[in-house]
Amino acid sequence: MPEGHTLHRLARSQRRQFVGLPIAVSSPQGRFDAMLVDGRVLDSVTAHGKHLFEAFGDRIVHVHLGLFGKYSSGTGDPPEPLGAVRMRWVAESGWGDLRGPTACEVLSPSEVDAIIARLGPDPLRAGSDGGRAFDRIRRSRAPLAGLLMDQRVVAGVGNVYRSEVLFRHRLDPYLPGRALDATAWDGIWSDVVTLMRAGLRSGRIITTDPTDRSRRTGPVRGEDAHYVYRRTGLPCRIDGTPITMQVLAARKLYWCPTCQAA
DNA sequence: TCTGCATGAAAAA
DNA sequence: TTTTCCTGCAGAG
Repeated sequence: MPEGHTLHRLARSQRRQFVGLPIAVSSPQGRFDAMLVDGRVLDSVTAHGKHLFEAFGDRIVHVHLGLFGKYSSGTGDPPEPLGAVRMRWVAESGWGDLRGPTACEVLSPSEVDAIIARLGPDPLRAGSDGGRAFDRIRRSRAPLAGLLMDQRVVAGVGNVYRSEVLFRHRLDPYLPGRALDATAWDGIWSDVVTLMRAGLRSGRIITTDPTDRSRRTGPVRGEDAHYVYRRTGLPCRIDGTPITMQVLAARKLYWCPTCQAA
């Protein structure tokens, strides 16, 4: 489930529950060297794109959920660790379990800086400069759909947001970055900011506007939440054309071939 | 029980 | 461009 909004949500949740407290850190699965931070006080938790940084003094746990990583937490006593729990936190405020991350490692401040330095602007961080992303896009021949997923260009956008944003702006996913004009980019960037903030609030990726969904009251159903993502062969919500899917940069890309024609 | 699949990214080639 | 790693779940048999 992890695109940038998931990590910012996780950071907020961990801040509220654990910052300022000593944490008993362990690795029931044994694949994380928990001794390096066990018993230390958690100073801060921050998210940059899809990366999470949990600072215990000058030892910083770097977490990247990858495709499968998940975090669960609760109050009271922690449950018996079922399955592969890479990192477990227990404090007086409750517990938190991390499973299946691509990265879970202790870094120094300079190593953290190096990771942040290679990321593009994060739409969920205050003061992020979308223009920095456009500087890269306008110099690239690569397809827009690939650039949006590239964390050096924009930090935090993943496979759902990229397809959905391209649809919302009726852009051909294969349009070369250099063919995009600045005005179009400004629209995309502000839309990404809006959508990801909504994702941060709700914990879900909902990109459809109410008028484009079937008229229903109540919560957005799963099948209504997206325009194109995972809708291969289903009719486009705007013009009814079957949605197309093609693998681009090792990930499935979805689009409407008529709404998003070149 | 087995298979395939998933909102990711790095290393190898 | 392909391979590899991370884990859990749904659906098929």
